[in-house]
Amino acid sequence: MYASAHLAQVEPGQFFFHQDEPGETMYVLIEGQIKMTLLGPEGRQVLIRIVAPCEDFGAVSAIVGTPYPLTAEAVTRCQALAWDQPAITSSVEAYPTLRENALQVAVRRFHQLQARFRELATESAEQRIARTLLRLADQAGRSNGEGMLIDLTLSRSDLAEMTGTSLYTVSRILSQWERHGLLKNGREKVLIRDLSKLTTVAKTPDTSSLI
Amino acid sequence: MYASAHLAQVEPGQFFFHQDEPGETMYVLIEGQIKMTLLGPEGRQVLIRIVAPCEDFGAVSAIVGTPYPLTAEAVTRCQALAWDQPAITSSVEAYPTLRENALQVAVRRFHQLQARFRELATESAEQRIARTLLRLADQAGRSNGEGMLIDLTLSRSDLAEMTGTSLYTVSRILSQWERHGLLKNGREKVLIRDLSKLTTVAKTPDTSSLI
DNA sequence: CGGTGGATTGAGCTCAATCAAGCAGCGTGG
DNA sequence: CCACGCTGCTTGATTGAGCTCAATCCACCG
Repeated sequence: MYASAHLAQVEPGQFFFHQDEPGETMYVLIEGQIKMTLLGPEGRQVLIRIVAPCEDFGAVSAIVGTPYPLTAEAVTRCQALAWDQPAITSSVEAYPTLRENALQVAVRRFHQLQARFRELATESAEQRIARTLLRLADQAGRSNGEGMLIDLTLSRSDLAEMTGTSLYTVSRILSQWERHGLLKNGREKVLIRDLSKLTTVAKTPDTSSLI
Repeated sequence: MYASAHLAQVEPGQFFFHQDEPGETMYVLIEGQIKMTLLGPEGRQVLIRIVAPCEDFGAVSAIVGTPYPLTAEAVTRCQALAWDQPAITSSVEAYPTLRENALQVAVRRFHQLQARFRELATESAEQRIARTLLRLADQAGRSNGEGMLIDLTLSRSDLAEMTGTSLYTVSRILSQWERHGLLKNGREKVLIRDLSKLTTVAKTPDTSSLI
């Protein structure tokens, strides 16, 4: 199976694929970072997912044979293993559990998206940002002496596009949290210092009470 | 296959299943109407989908064998065909295309949800309500002399829960549209009179220009 | 050292939530 | 058949969260 893969290399700002293109290839990221975004006609884009090394992307579309629903843009220089359609079908035939797996993954993503939908519809910007940080920490957190560093290139506007807010709102809220010692900000970096307090914020409708 | 189904009957306000329960049964609605909602801890609920007769629900969960992600509540008195786990597995083994079908359906729903997520994150309340009405018209529209009637029990607060707004906002916007002849409102009813204008509203960021 | 792109912060404004009242259609029971 | 009550709908007034614009600031890189 590995023999049938080839290596895809993509420069920052370039794309693995665009939304609505036929889903012909599935990837596993080896190195770099990818943003998976959704563009609306006219509308601002939305950031659905950040892909870190060792994660797959484009897999569900390629296996099911539907167009890619999202655009995959390289944030940094990227290397990824790529399997094309024939390799996929033969692999899936050889190992039916692969399809089963893809299904499980798809279902999990679906539920996550529903959860985010609910958050967006019912919760405050503060809560959504907190939740997003926690999710990212879970995905790409790296503990060190200072706390839990989110090991991604993560700008304020990335966070804005993930939470359905503006870059300014994100900045304000992060600064406020830094002042209260919940975390430490850097250029395209966030270091969480008090995970439990952040969790509380994520669940608390009224923010002002716990300052 | 039909032999292995049984009939499920549910009274208004009662439930077919609750979210997070194991997905043991799949249904096809014969008569009535169902709301599929997502409840957050603490948060207000969100209406993800309305099920009309002849549509399936709970199918993906039951086939894949994961917990239901949503709660299915009967709006009116409902009758549905129900298949339990053993019947499903044997049917799927006999007709593998069934699984294929379920997958296609799931993928389509996934894309729809992503689209709605983007709308919620980037568009105005007005646009979202317009889009939702169009989607519902597509799902359950019935043309008559007056226009296109959405053939569902559809309260203002249902629309609010679908669009991530408040019942008041929905009421105001629908009234405004009625004043301009786009549609006609009724108690838990909406009749669309000018589909093309509504489509324009759905796509137009600045509403005021086309009054 | 200047330039470039990200981040911060203030001021003003707007959209939509909330609160509060009252209205209207519909079903029920006297 | 009417009165009542229930539930859904409307509408006004007010408020506030978060958007937008604009002006810096800061870190990193050539």
